[in-house]
Amino acid sequence: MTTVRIPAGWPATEEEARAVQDELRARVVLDEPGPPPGTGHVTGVDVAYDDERDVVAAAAVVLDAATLDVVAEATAVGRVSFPYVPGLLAFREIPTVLAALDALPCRPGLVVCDGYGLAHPRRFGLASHLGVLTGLPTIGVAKNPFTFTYDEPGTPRGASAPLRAGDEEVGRALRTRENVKPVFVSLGHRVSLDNACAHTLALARDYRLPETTRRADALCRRALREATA
DNA sequence: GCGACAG
DNA sequence: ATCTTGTCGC
Repeated sequence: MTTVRIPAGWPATEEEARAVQDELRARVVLDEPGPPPGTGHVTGVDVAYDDERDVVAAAAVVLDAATLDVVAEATAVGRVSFPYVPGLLAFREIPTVLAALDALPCRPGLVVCDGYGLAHPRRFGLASHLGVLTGLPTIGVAKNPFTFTYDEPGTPRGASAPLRAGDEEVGRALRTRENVKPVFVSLGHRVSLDNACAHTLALARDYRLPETTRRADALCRRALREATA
């Protein structure tokens, strides 16, 4: 477990944070296919909070993409770096997530974020932001449609429907379990949408949510408990 | 102007 | 995100 400080120059206001997003957005790469599903490493990242004690814990869990076995994991704890503001989630999560990724003993491969990438008010969500800062291929898999709209995908596992912001397609509602609420996949950095959905489906072999986010969620909660106890 | 809104 | 037990169902 590593301890994190809030980076110097980290935005202090919503206005500054939005300016950072507008600045970094130009660096997102959307025209690469990304790593082939089912090979190499896939890493889940997630964060848990204790706002009372001003503590945040992040986890990064590396899985073997073929077997979904855990290959490596790391955690980091720090101070809360930003309040929760819809559209500015990344500023709350990123410093600690970066520290957890840095603490990994191996390359993370594709990084799966708990939230959005392109599907964002300024098209620069958590997955986009993390991708630009690390250069790693990233995707976002969210549990809720945020402000976006979608038509209900077909019943079977693997069915999908566009996730839209008005006329613009910003991601996909992807059914990972038959007859169960879909997850919401969007592009992060250096991965195609088809590939992002294929990865998500492969990772959601046993549950609605990808194994990456389930493992990272469990680990960051444990890290928060231990840091807080 | 008001409310809704990833985690 | 977080507060929170048991319980219904495969």
